[in-house]
Amino acid sequence: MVYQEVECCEQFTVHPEIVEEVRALMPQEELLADVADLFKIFGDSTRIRILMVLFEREVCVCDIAQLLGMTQSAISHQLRILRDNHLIKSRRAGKQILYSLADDHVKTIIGQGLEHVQE
Amino acid sequence: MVYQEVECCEQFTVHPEIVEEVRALMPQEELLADVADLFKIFGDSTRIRILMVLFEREVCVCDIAQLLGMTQSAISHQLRILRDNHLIKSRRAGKQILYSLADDHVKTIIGQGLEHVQE
DNA sequence: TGAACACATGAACGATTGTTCATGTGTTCA
DNA sequence: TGAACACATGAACAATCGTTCATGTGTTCA
Repeated sequence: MVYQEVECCEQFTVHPEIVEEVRALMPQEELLADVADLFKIFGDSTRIRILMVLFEREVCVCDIAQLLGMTQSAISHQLRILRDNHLIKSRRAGKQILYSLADDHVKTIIGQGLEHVQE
Repeated sequence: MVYQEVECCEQFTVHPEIVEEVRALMPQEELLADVADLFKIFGDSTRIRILMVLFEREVCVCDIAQLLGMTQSAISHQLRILRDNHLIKSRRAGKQILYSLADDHVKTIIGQGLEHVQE
């Protein structure tokens, strides 16, 4: 494999064998970018709070806004992001649209985060 | 518990009993903010890539820069963030400083993220 | 001791992000 | 059918974030 032409430290002092060894074990760049993008979604307290609400039950946009003390517009924008990334799903019920978690993976990931924080 | 004075939808059309029910079940605001902050750290591809390197072995700053094709300064700044949040630790070895993962919790969280993305 | 090296850090700049404001879409019901 | 309601969305603005550049700190070794 070819070394990238980057000036960081002097080429002769870095550890080429270690670099090569780790490079062979690393996952694809694109996969790691996807993981980062996933975590980026969870990296906002508004979105986390929305997900925690949906963790408890299926609710309408209005109720989320009421629960979080935020405007309906702000909530809608965030719901769109969560929906585009397949973390939540929605269904219409009359004039209202009810949101819920897409699958249990979301619960697992947030659960891990909560566990790490609570020590 | 007192309702927050927020105009979102008309007060009489929202579901007060649902709001109250969910509110009682929700974790503390501060805890959720901490979780969001944790995920925010993982929400950057440079940091994820650094963590994946450290996932494989303990390495010096230079080698990380070489592996990621980035400047030493950029890596150092990110290492500081990871270190401040107790996700990695460091030890000096002569002129070099070797970094490694702080604990296995980090592996678990990234593992969950990878699993979710790879479907 | 001082030159060379590995790494850290502060300031600055461009890019991204979350909220607000105004307005648009789709549904209900009198 | 049209008014009222629930929700979505585009533009804009402030705030946050990641990288670069320049420079500072700490260690080694001749």
